[in-house]
Amino acid sequence: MSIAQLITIKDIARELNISVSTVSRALRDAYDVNPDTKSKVLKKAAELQYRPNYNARGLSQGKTHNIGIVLPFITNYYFSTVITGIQKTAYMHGYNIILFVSDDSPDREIDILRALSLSSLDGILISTCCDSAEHIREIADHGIPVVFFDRTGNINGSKVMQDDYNGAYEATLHLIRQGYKNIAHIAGPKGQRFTENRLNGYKDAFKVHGFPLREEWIIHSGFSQECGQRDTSQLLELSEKPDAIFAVNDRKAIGAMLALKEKNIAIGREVGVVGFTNDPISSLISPTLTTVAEPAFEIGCISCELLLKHLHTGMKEPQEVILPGELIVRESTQRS
Amino acid sequence: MSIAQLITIKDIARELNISVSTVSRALRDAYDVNPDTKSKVLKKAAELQYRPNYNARGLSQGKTHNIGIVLPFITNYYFSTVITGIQKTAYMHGYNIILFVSDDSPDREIDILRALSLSSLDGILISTCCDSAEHIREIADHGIPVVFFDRTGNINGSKVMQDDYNGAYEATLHLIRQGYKNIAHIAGPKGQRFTENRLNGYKDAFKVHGFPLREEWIIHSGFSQECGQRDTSQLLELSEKPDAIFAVNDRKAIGAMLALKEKNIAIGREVGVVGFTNDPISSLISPTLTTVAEPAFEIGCISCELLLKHLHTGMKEPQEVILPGELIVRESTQRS
DNA sequence: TTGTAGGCGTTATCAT
DNA sequence: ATGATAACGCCTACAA
Repeated sequence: MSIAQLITIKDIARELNISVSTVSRALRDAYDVNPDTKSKVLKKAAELQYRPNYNARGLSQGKTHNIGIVLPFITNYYFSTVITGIQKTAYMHGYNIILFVSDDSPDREIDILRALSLSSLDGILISTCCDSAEHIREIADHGIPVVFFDRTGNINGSKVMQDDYNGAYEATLHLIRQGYKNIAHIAGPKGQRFTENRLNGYKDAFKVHGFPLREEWIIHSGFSQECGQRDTSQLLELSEKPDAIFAVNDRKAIGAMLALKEKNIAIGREVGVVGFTNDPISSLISPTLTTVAEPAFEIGCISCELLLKHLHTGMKEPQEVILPGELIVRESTQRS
Repeated sequence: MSIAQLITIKDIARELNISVSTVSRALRDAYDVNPDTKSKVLKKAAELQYRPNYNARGLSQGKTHNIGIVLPFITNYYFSTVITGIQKTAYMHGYNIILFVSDDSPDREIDILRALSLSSLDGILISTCCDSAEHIREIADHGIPVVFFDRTGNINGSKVMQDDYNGAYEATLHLIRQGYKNIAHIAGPKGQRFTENRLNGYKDAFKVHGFPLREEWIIHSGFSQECGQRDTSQLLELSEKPDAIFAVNDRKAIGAMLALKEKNIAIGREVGVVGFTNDPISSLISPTLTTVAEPAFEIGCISCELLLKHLHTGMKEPQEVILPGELIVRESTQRS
């Protein structure tokens, strides 16, 4: 393992016959360095291909310039787009992001956070899959700023999310306006706050328009396409069948569409379908899917910026940011 | 910023009235510690919620337990799945992954690698978007192990990839067997090795079956759906139109399908379409898309394992792993 | 089996 | 404007 030794400020100092502190200052362009010395140092650093050792820097100033991201998955449009936003913002500010995937398992999420080396992370961005937030509070108690995005826990802390309530309200309202009468909702698992918000948006649209709420038209299950398919089949067994389905996300909406296709029910004309997210697939599937677009990229950027604000200003008060979604009307809610 | 001070081994040592080195040894269960002492230390560590400072550990042993991942995007099925595999493997072995997104821009990729703090990364996994690999060699020269996955550069180094050549060969062969005669290929940009491999698989299937190769049936462009759509429209302008299209990836295949639908050409019956990747969308779109499944998750796991092998054994000789794909036949290549 | 001391690369404090 | 020196938290000889 003959390794080209990495260059340190000591090497630069030796070659230039100056002290390491001067080199250090020059490199961080502190105010009190001779411009000449500084340019000499910079030149030598470039020549030697010097790269700062963030480990050492972190050790001495207690900052690592690393941000941890904890989330359930990365293999879907929403999360991968959020991460892209986070990464871009972090990179621009000289921060690295360290990725942790919980696989939507609360146990795993807890494991991850417990094993976390707090000293190697300046802050954490998390979309939690846990009901309880004790493991997160533990971390926050150690003074590590935490910002929640998307799936925000039941804990006092900064949060960035889309406007699930209004999005769901708009989606339901759209179905009502299209003339659908029996509108069902296939929701996510109970306990998730964003699931509740979407459910409430749905319910309130009903109330405002004098529609009777039917508990049998509301089904809670997982987030997968298969769940959506199963839920829909179940709805179609009811004596009073729904003529429209609002799904908690696009995957379930697509599952619903598959179930409808199986029974040769015309999507749109007979049964309307609305999703949530605006996954690219929603404009590719046939019929195209009406959905509520989530500002995934912005959520990533803004969560990261908010975390950096905590980091840089020392701000302790939690802050909440809610970004509006946008209803995108497509074929799956066209009656004719 | 009143912060609950993080616990260090000093704290444990002080509380237990022993030395830090003993604590250090106990924590890393070295061979030469009294079991009693060890259990006492472990207990105290748990009680105090001690978390090791990887920065410090890294500084002193020259290892960081961080692995860098550099890739063009994360917002597609293939890459997000690869990352999931990497993350899982890395996590199992106590490594963190740090994500860098090049946005498919060579300049950005070079920037990223140049700015990289080599001392904060034990190794790098990269899917490069650059033709030249000098910026990568620079890093390898510093003794940082590099493993390429998917888009492997023109550089001597460990590589993990799917069998693009055979996958393309099988895909083309399938089209031939289905009776298509005029098979076009909408390829990726020139210069990318995996694009070349897929092109060669296509060409060789032609040769083996005595099909004449026509340059006008091979179009190079970007990887997006729009490119696929445009390429296909272009193909349909030819005097001798293709009756089948093999696309370099699913996105372009879907673009091709959209272009065909626009012209009311029956997909499958009139013009067959095959993609590459097996993005979940390929089984949801209508008609469903015949494609070559890439072992994305395995590629992630194996690249990471290979990198860890370099890290742990000091192995310097590059190693290449090629994983087979699998042809998945669906509706888009059914003639009847 | 345990403790002491020095060092990893950098920054910060205090002199000069 | 620059230099010496002591941290930062941990590891690892070496000594006891």
